[in-house]
Amino acid sequence: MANLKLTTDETKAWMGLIKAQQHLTGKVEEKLKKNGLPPYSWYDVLLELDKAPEGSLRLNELGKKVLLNKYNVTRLIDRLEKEGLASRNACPVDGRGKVACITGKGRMLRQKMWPVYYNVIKEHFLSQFNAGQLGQFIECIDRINSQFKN
Amino acid sequence: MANLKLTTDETKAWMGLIKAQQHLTGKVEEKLKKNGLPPYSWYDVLLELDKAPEGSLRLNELGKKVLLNKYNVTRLIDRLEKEGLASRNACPVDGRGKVACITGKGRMLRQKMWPVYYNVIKEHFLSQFNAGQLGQFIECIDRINSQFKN
DNA sequence: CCTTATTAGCTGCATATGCAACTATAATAA
DNA sequence: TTATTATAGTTGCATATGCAGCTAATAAGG
Repeated sequence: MANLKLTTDETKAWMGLIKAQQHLTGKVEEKLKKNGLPPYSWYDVLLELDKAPEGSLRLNELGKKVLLNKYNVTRLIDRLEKEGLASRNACPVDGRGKVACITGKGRMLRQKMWPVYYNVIKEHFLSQFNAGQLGQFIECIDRINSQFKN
Repeated sequence: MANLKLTTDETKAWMGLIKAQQHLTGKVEEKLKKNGLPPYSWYDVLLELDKAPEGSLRLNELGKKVLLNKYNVTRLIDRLEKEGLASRNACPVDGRGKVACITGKGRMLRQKMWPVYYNVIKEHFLSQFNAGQLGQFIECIDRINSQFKN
């Protein structure tokens, strides 16, 4: 139990990060909605499935990748399944497990969402950096994320 | 409609930011919960009220500060009011308006939440930077946030 | 082998959030 | 002034999320 105070810079850095993220994800959700598309969380899992071999992943692995706890993975896959964007199948090697698999329709939806998402990234994030500055930013962010690796 | 591709670095920067934020806010919520304390959103508005002159703010101003839309401000203040952490009063200068005011109990709760929050910031964020690196990070973050000022 | 502990996933209930519609007041325009 | 439009805040209903408890299957320990 020490000082319990942050310097001005420390506060600026932390609050800046929080606010930047709120603004940026807000923009993403706003633009997706405006285009009649589902929320970012759907994109996130569709992308992970799309990238995965066979377009399929165990639910627990999926949860780790998109940082969702198990009951939220269950329910998100419920919704995707209901919309025909993914299917859920028994896992061949583990009797407890389930495997989510992206459908053709799911891959198409992801492709339709991408340009909208891309534009936000470009316009509200990348536009603020030149190549060197981007490198600097990556260094900083990697520093934070290194502690969470695995 | 242009290229629609991100370079490796661009992807690393963007995804890194998203993941960093998810990890960090996840930690904050986790630690608050573990200590039997309310979620971060409560802290956020209690802090804004605490900082404000008279400990009070119009609901719409509060909403802008904490980046919540109006119905969520209404309901968050509902909850704070129910717990005796804030009160809601008519606005003297605008018949439509309401003013939220933090109570003594509210100020005390914020003080109790702060060490928990502080520790996450210190341990999972500041610990990754020295002074120079922190300065660099602020530069980057300010670049992003400058577009959202006001 | 049998017992116990752990893990994967699902579900009921409570709470939180988003959306659209609504009331009341204020600001603007005619 | 009156009519129109915009803003502040609330609410009903639908959806999403968190929590705790549950089943079924695997893993670990005796």
